[in-house]
Amino acid sequence: MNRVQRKRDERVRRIVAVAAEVFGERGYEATSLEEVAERLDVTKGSLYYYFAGKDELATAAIETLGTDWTERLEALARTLADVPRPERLRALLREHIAIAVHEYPAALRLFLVPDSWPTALRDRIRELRRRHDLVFRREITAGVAAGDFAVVSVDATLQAMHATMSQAPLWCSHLAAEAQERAIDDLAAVLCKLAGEQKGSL
Amino acid sequence: MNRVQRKRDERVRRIVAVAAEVFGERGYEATSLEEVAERLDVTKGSLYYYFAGKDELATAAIETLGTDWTERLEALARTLADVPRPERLRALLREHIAIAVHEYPAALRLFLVPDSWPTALRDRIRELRRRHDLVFRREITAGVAAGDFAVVSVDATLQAMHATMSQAPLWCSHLAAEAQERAIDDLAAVLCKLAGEQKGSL
DNA sequence: CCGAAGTTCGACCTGAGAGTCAAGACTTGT
DNA sequence: ACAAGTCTTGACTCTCAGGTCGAACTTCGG
Repeated sequence: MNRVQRKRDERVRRIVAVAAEVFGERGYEATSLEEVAERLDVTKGSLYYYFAGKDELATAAIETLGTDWTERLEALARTLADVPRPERLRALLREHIAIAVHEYPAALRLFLVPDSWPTALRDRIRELRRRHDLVFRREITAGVAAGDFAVVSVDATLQAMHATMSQAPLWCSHLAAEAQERAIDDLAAVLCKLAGEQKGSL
Repeated sequence: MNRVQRKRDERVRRIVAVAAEVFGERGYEATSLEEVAERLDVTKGSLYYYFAGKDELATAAIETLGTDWTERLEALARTLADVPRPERLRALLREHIAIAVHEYPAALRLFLVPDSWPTALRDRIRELRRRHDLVFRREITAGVAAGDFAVVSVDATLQAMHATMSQAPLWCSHLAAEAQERAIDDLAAVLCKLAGEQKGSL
């Protein structure tokens, strides 16, 4: 029975992964369960054995992708724990953008749910994002406290970083593999300036 | 007969404006012509008198909103022509974000079309965006040439600015009017650092 | 005031896709 | 091997929204 449970979990995981992919490519409305089923080599009917309906599947996709990504980011921050301050942020940004581009290219469209969606889901997404941003927020506030960074507004800085990173896959998708890596480096370097000390303008 | 033409143009303009609004709120797929018609106080049928179908209406909405916005931006750049260099970019960014937030809150969703859309439309959108970005590109390259700015990569800088500005309405929509204005100022100040001279990191 | 052109209406058709379900196929423990 | 539980299927219904169309209504030039 544990064996059974395992298999079921595995199955659910696969379904959710594929669903996240399709929802991200097509958007919620344009995604048909038929297509999700097709990519899984099953029929639409059996999806209903695991999920009550389209909404629940989409919710699960958002939830899973959101927490997985955040956990990876937190692990990454731990890995980079002993890199010195100015480089640390840069490395964190770079790796994060790379992950976004290579592994979660569908995230932007998946999380950009219409205003008409249930409030509960929208709140959940905001919560996921807050936790996600926390890694960078900590990094910046610590840097500011130590005098290594200087920002006009932590929130606005975070917002700019987040917006840029979430749109990176869109920008990079048309580039060849090499150019893509350079673009990722460039973006990280550029975003790093957001935290750096300002010089010149007001 | 000119009178007739005028009236027709006016009508088309209204339809497109409302359509852009709805498409931006709901996304392409979730938008029903019924709803567009309802907001215009007409019935679905009469929309077909002006547009061949949903696609054509969406295309017109994208086209109109894209060119209108770009023209406003270009006019704005002309207005700010004699502001000195470091402030000029900042003012341009600020005004542009303000316009985005207050007048084109639907732009992000409207322009973020799925991969499955016709290539012609996707190409057109990319072209609109290029022209749109040109204002900022000129500003930055001129500043770099004059030694006022220093950037790692013009493209990446532009991308970061564009991404942040296009997501600004989403971020600001939950804020009260005053907080919104402050957020816009903060974002402009933050983005301005992207062009400024770097200090410290590699 | 009339006829023609321009415009709107609303009933209708159609296809796509969400969701249901009874029957059968496969797995697993004994 | 067999029975109980687990999963998959494919045919079915139903709703919703895109699109069509002829009739009716409005506007305009003469």
